[in-house]
Amino acid sequence: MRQLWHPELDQVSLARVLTALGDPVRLAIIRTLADGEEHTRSDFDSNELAQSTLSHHVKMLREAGLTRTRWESVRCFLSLRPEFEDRFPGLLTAILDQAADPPAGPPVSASRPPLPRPVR
Amino acid sequence: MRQLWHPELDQVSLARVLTALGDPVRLAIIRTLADGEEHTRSDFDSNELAQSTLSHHVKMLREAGLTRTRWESVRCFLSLRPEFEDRFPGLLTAILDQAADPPAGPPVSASRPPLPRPVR
DNA sequence: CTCATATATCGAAGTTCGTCGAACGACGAT
DNA sequence: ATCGTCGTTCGACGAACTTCGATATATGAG
Repeated sequence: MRQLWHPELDQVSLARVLTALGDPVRLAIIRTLADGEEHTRSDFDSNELAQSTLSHHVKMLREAGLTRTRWESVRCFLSLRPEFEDRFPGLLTAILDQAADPPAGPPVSASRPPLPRPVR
Repeated sequence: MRQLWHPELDQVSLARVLTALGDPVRLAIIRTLADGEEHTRSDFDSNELAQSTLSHHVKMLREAGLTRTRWESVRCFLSLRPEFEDRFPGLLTAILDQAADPPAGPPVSASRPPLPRPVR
């Protein structure tokens, strides 16, 4: 370990970034990092997800150029990559300004794909 | 046909939208629609993709609340949903302002996931 | 009624994603 | 040298995505 791969920001595509952000877990991670501080990886541990799953998500973010992973002896720290803003100006801000979840849907839920089909 | 399902924008999550936009084909469609006009679906036909594949992508966009499909007799017209801007203010603009592709990478390409592995 | 056209939907194949537990690797402490 | 901790990587699995060709559906034209 100690040194993980980070992509050149030049080489990441917009689609890659959007895909990386298109997951609630990863979006939550980015929201936390949005304070600009470094956070220890264990800040993101939860009882919901296995360690390895978290690792997977962190990797997705790193490989999309969004985050930096820094090692300090045994544990690691995550932070946003400052250069990201140069490559995609305003993008992250615009995304983080959005409400992540539907604004409290009706109790049971209403709309959906029309289920298999209405009338055939 | 004639009437296709469109989600309530209230019920669309940010992650869903970002996932929908996290594909080059769909990003290209949205870029075209960004002029605010209606475009016939066949405007998006290409030799690259099968007709049914295009249908699939259009469906993803529609179900993420981004686009509206309107039928007029035999053919259909696509456009951005104006309400989208109310649900996710500024989001689409910020995304479409970005350069989609890496700014002309070096001939052969350079960075990548460290290929299988450097040294094992 | 039948045909042609434009598009959606289905079913299959291959790929990627999200998740887990198990195994591995790096490093500090003992 | 051994152990414990923290985090990554591997292997597996089902779910979801991308793609296709084939089939179904709606509608205008003949």
